[in-house]
Amino acid sequence: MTSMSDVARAAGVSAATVSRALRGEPGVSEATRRYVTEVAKRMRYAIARDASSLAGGRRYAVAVLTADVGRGDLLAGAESALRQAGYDVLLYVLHDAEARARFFDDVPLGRRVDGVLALAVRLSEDERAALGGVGVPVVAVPEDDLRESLRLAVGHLIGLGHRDVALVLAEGVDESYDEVLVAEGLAVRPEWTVWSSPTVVGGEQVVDALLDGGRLPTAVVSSSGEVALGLFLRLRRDGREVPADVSIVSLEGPELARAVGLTAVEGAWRERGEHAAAELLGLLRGERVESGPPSAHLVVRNSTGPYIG
Amino acid sequence: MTSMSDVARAAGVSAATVSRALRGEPGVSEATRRYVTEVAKRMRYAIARDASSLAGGRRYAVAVLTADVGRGDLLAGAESALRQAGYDVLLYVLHDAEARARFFDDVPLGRRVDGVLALAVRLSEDERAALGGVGVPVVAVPEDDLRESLRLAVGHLIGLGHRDVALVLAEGVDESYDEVLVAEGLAVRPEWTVWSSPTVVGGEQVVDALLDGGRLPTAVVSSSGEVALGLFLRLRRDGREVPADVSIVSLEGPELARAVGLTAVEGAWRERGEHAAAELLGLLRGERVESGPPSAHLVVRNSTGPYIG
DNA sequence: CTGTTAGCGCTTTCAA
DNA sequence: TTGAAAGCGCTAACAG
Repeated sequence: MTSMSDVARAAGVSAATVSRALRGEPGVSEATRRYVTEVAKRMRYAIARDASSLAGGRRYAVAVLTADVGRGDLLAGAESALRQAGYDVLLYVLHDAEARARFFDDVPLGRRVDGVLALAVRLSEDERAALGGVGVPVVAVPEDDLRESLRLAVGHLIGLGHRDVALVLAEGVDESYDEVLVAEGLAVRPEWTVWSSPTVVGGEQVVDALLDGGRLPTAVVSSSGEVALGLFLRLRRDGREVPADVSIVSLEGPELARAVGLTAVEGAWRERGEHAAAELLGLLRGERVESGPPSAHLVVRNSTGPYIG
Repeated sequence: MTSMSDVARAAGVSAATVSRALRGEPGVSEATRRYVTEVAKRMRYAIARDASSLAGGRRYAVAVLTADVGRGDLLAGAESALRQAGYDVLLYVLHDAEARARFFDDVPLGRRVDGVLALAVRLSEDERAALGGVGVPVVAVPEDDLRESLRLAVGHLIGLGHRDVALVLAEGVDESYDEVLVAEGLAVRPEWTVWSSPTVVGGEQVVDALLDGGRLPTAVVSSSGEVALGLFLRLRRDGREVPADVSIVSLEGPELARAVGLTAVEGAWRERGEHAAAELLGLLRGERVESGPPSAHLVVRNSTGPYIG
């Protein structure tokens, strides 16, 4: 393995000069820099990061924590931005309670990374503290804001003239979001706020319940993509047209929505990943990123249409 | 930051002893090991990996290459296995041609990792060579074997009594797979081997074409999950029952298939990730892993049923 | 079983 | 603008 002093010898300079030249540090003549760079390349020299980190104190590595590799775009966006800035990405998948416990038991990040990016992980107080104790900057991508997504969806529907909007929440969503409907100027009907298991079957059952309940809403917003699909299938099976009879908006499951052609709120996940990375990189250089994170947006497809009196 | 010699001083031993004790190296009395470990823990000592790698020559890190973070289970499986073995995971996402070119231009792995895992990346000859040039073991997870999946699907259908099986291949699949049908004892009809864009709409159009073509097959195998969904939707819309009139098997898109309840071939991706990691770890310790990689399996749901004469 | 002594390959003063 | 020298915090021989 050729080392920096090998390159130095070959170029007829000192190791210090090679170091400075290769890193773009000032204090090297352009001629020397060019020459050294060329020699290094010719010798296929690859720097030993360990030695570099040890001597320099900077590790040029960031730990990326994620509970859910399924959220691929987020991860890819962050990776891309970090890589471009010259940082290595250490991946930690915290997919279940056990992995999580193991990780936070002795946070193994000390002296290993310059910063931490927490993607799609809801951190407890203790965990947050543990990360803080590592002594490097931490940036977390906030959870998706259901309220914000709902606002987008409802705004769209109102624009299409809908007034009778049902809201299907996945089981586990513990709050009610009626206030959003109210804020947007809709009347709230208790029987049109329903909870469902986050599955296609769940969605189908919701339609059954809605049909039993008398008047059908003219639009339904679902917090789960699978439920939205269930709604869609069951409605069609029942002879209803989507969107002519009922419009559907999904707040999750972009792939499913895209595949089936459902209007959906999508999270700009790749961009959020990039933004979070930029924020962390800013912290590492002592700067601050001014822009806010990118927000979710509505993708209009074929499952929403104007209200037909 | 407390260093190893700090721990050594606090424990009243030499740094070498601390090093040995903490790594579980032989040559330390159990009493000493226990004591040192405890002191280290109390001082919240975290080893400086850089220094350790530099001195020891081993990096305890593996580069994981992937073209597609979407294949999350594969990645999660590999990460979990590597992490458990004490290795760090350096993630490289090669999602587009540009990222790929940048990566392979000067493979940045030299002296950074002990091994490379290529997941869901089809490597060209040049790329393979470039990786080989890094001088560390490389393990690649082979592409999914469409032929093998098809065999599973067709076997299942034949077991159910089907003889008239159509095959829908995604555009881009350049080979024909009629031989598999033949090998399983089915007659091949040219009009029942069709290509389709890998979308729901594509699947719907396939059904239209099939309906135009006269007799409908009693079962359809689709190489794409979205196409399978399109088939399903269009058939039902047309008044056909699935599986009573037509059975459907999907060879891809596990989430979609699970959501809709389609019988599908699934890839055991998490297990493949774990297996690949185990293989690499074996190489790193000079051992060989004897077992073959886990293979795809059939998940029977509600879209396949017996042939009804 | 334990300690001492050299480095590992860089970066960073400090001089020249 | 360049070089010499002194570590960074560990591990690995080699002694004891």
